[in-house]
Amino acid sequence: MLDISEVVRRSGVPASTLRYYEEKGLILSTGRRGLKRVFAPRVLDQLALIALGRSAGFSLDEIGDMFDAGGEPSIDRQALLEKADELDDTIRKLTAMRDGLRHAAKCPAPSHLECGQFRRLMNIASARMKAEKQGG
Amino acid sequence: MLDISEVVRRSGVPASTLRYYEEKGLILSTGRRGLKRVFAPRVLDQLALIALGRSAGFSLDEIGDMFDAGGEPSIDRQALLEKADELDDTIRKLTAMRDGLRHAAKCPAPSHLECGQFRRLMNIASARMKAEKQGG
DNA sequence: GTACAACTTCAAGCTGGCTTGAGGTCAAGG
DNA sequence: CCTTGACCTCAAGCCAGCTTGAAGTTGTAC
Repeated sequence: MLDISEVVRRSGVPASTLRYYEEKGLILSTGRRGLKRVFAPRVLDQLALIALGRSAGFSLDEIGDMFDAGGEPSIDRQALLEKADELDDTIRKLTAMRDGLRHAAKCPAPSHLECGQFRRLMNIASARMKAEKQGG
Repeated sequence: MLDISEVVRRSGVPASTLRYYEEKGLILSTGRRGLKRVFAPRVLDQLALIALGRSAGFSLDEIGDMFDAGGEPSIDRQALLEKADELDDTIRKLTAMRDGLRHAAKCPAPSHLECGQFRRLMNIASARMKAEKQGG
């Protein structure tokens, strides 16, 4: 059994964040010693899973759904695939952006506005923004 | 010369956002007709560039630095390359994450916690979180 | 000349993911 | 027994990037 400072030390997650996660129902403390929270070692896995989810772009609410009532992970495989597809989209977008940036950096046009490739990127980006307004 | 509703129509950017951008110094209205803002057509290019910057992950402040005092783009090529490198990092991270998610979705282990690859991902993610606390 | 829609300003609110601060409690060590 | 400091709670604050609302002004059409 771990007290909060031990969890902080071993997970790197600040105490304030641990309390916040508990309040949100993402982690559970197994009880109290007096006022003080006591955690099962399992919480370290839960925190690692939360970190994983966060870096994959899941919101805390989505991550909350990845645990069952007992705090054990029960991850909807379909959701993983959907998130993977989302990531594919993002990756494509970022890759195009990166290539565009590299081009712009070495493009000889006097102003970027006169560079065809740069303008194409601009148009893509602003079209995407418009689309997001519409579609959600 | 365009009034604000025309800019909204042609850019897809809401009027509230246009006023916000102007307040932040990202765009300039060329004057007023009475109280009402009047924009030069140039603002449409500026907005497209802002959209581009936003989707490349630049903050509004960073984008502000991409315009000179006259509102013409003057983009630091070095900044573009640095952003491209940042994007490379992000892309690498997201790609690893996507592959991990796909694996997890079809992994036969009874719980994801028992899957070696899944645990590796978890560890990478939580190590990265710890590192971010330290290094910024 | 008057109605009205489209604009304006300014301050405050919202989302997500926390952090911070004031003030209170309590277990362990001396 | 008393101090100390690690913990607690709760409310408020912070960040970015806007949005919303109330209340005021104005160009334009009739």
